[in-house]
Amino acid sequence: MDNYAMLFPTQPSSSYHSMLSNTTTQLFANLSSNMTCSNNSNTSATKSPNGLIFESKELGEKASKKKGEKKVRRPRYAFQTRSQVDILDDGYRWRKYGQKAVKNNKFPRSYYRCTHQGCNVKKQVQRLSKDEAVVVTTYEGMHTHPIEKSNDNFEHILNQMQIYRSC
DNA sequence: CGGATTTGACCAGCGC
DNA sequence: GCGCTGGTCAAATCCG
Repeated sequence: MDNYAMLFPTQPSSSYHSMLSNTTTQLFANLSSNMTCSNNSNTSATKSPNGLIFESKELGEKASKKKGEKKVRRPRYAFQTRSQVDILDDGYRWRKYGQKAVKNNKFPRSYYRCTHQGCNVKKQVQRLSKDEAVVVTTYEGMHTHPIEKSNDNFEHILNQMQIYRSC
């Protein structure tokens, strides 16, 4: 884990879920390509007046790296969205490979991997026990292949979500 | 029948 | 070193 960004949407709209149902990952992929920031600060969190939180955390690189190429820093981007369902069909195909209960949340965290060969993008979905309407989706890596689904309403999501960047 | 999910085991990092 | 915790594996199972 190197650094990740937590992005909070603004007020959820009534049509928010339906729009999220198709094109969220495209948004994430786009963000990942845009947010190529690599500040080396340990932890920086900013709270905007309307309650949105952006957090960027640098957890440091593993000291013991094999042959020095395996532990490349892979940026992670975490989104916190309001959704009724954990699985947001975002246009990519994800294969679930694990589920684990984390300590502070009573809801388990699910681990997904992109099914496209050679595309090692991972994501984890976690629901907050404090506010079970909030789902945190953490993306790791970037897709090396085009999206599978059409995503014509991708712009709407961008308008719905407030995106905060650290640099 | 093929691909996705489930689920316990396994493992690695970290703090004590 | 040991145990806790989070991340991954993989065999069994499910489902279209």
